[in-house]
Amino acid sequence: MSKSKDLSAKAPDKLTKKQAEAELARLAGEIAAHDKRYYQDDAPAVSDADYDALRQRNEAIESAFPDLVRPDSPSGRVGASPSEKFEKVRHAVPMLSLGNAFSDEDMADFRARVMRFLKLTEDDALDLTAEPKIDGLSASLRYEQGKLVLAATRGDGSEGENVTHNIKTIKDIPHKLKTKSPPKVFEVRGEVYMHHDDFAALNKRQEKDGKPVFANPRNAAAGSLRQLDSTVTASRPLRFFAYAWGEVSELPGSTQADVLKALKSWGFPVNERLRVCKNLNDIEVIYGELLEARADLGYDIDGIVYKVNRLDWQDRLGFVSRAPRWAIARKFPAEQAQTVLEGIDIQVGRTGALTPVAKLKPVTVGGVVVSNATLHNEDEIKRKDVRVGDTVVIQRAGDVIPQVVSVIEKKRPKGAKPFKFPKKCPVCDSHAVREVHPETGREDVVLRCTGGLICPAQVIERLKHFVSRNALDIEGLGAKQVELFWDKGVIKNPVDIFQLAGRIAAADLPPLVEWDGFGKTSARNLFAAIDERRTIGLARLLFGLGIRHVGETTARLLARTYGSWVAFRKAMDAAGKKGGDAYDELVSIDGIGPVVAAAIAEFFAEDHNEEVLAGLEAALTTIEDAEAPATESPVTGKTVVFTGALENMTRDEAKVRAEALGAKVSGSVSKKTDILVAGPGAGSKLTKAKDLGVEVMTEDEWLSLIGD
DNA sequence: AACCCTCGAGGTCA
DNA sequence: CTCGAGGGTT
Repeated sequence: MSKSKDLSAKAPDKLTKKQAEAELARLAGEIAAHDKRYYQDDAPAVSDADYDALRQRNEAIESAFPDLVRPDSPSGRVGASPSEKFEKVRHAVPMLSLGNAFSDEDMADFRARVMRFLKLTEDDALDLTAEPKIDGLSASLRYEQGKLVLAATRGDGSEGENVTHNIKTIKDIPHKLKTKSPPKVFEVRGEVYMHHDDFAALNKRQEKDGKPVFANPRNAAAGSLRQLDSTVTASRPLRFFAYAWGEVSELPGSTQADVLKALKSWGFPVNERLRVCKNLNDIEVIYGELLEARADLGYDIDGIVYKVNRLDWQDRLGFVSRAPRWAIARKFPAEQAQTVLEGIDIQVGRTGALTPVAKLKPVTVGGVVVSNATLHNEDEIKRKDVRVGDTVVIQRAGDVIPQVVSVIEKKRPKGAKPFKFPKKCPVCDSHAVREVHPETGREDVVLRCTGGLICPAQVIERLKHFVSRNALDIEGLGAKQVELFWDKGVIKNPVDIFQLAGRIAAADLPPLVEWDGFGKTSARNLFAAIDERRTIGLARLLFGLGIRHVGETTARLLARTYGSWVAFRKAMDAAGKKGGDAYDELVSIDGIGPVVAAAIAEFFAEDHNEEVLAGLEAALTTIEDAEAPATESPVTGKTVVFTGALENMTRDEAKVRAEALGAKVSGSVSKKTDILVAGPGAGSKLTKAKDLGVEVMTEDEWLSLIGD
């Protein structure tokens, strides 16, 4: 080692040929080892910068001694397997999440809700299937003509990652459906998980090999499935349970239970504890049974999933935002633990919100070590009377997020004083206030730093938000880099990001390579990523600005309403010139109320925001117009009112269907109404519609219009 | 009152 | 990625 150390200090062109040869051999070995640690063992041993330095040195020596380039030279592998990532796959049918129930009462509510929606009575048999909710990761497997052609992770529900190669290594999953007449298309959905015994054995092996052990089976399964090298996945003992489906050309049955039975016959493992519940009593009994059996199952479950068994009813029930109305997950009570609260930190968020975080003596709960937990706000601390030094009960809500449940007062040390929530921002020392709601006059629960632009914490958080994934999504510019650039005083607002490359080129700033954590490649990639975002979608930009109360959805709503950046700016400006602000215009948008409208109007009335916007307009090449709504139908954009009795569907169903087609459903007839769908017994609304000359149609006419 | 949305937190792996 | 609190909208 000492010999190579000498060499590594020597400039490439000062090396003798023999030394260069030795040095190249050493670098090849070392870089390959780092590659393996990083890509296969998920345990990088060096920083990216050090790694880059190794590669750079290798390249420098190679260029000085071109005839010595090794056949296994690391430079030949640049960008090959290491930088490859999983390809994104859009799910034909989104993979949704489930609503949660925590008690028998919640389950009764769920069942009642379903009955109300379907207009059922106790005489109608409402069967629910019940099965354990496996704690793993969901995947969607697409079979065409009975052959497995694509497998994807859930991702965000609409877009996942292509993990076909890895999925194919799982023995539970058939590559071909065991049936003579396979459907044209069938997407099987289920859970990839790891059995307790396999998990223990895997960790033993990891330990023996000197590799890090996994915290729990779920993480082990997730890590295994996301391996870039599928031979590694193959060596991991993954298993699978099928429980649902996505896009299908035909269904082998008319109930949930039937289809699962068919899946079993096709060669998939289906959980053996699947039951059908006829009534509330069955629902509660199976819960008790499963809770008792939980420890002996051999795999982790975090609850029970109940689904309406009849598929025609599932169709009628449809969805609320991202969850089906026909299914619910009954969660098991969370595991709890006790520990000592050693301190309370105050964090400052992008909107200035001061959030207290409990610093805990590390303790294991539900398989992971917890050392922090959010305390949400001042009131929460008061309500629970949490004091520094207290012994507290903590649990992982939904088995994920650590939270402080309660304080054990008996164990309180003498002299522990109630926590005094700071009245000033811990970062910039500005006053912290509770905002007052303009109409109700109620005070907000969160204290906010009033520092705004002078508060470094807020500015940095806003920058992080600007570059984050759902906003500008600048790759290579994450939280760490934002902080670095801020520390160096180089990036103070979004515009600075786009001027970075230009200023370095103009020698106004030192080249990135001279900075900590940047190598040649990472610098080049960063500039490329920034340039890529000089063309940006309107909704992303609006979201990225970080206007209070304007999240992804509202940003998209604004983008869709105005269509283009120019139109949007004009609306904000024109309204401003009249002496008022854009408020009136904004509140008239459906979905934007007084608070949100005020926040947006204020943002655009602010001079320093105007400055940044002008800078962005100059720096960006194109702000893309909002895309047209996804669905195009005869009723897109029309305002529809339903009145009287509907025969083929409930009012809620009708509303859901119409909205899915891009129509707006309203409760009362006005001159804005385009269509009134009138059933038997329609009264004043029908009269009013006729008066106003609104088009009136029957339920049947409506159904044929929307092509049902 | 139901539902939707923002906002912030923590953990793990790449 | 997931969750929960709490505010906003209808």
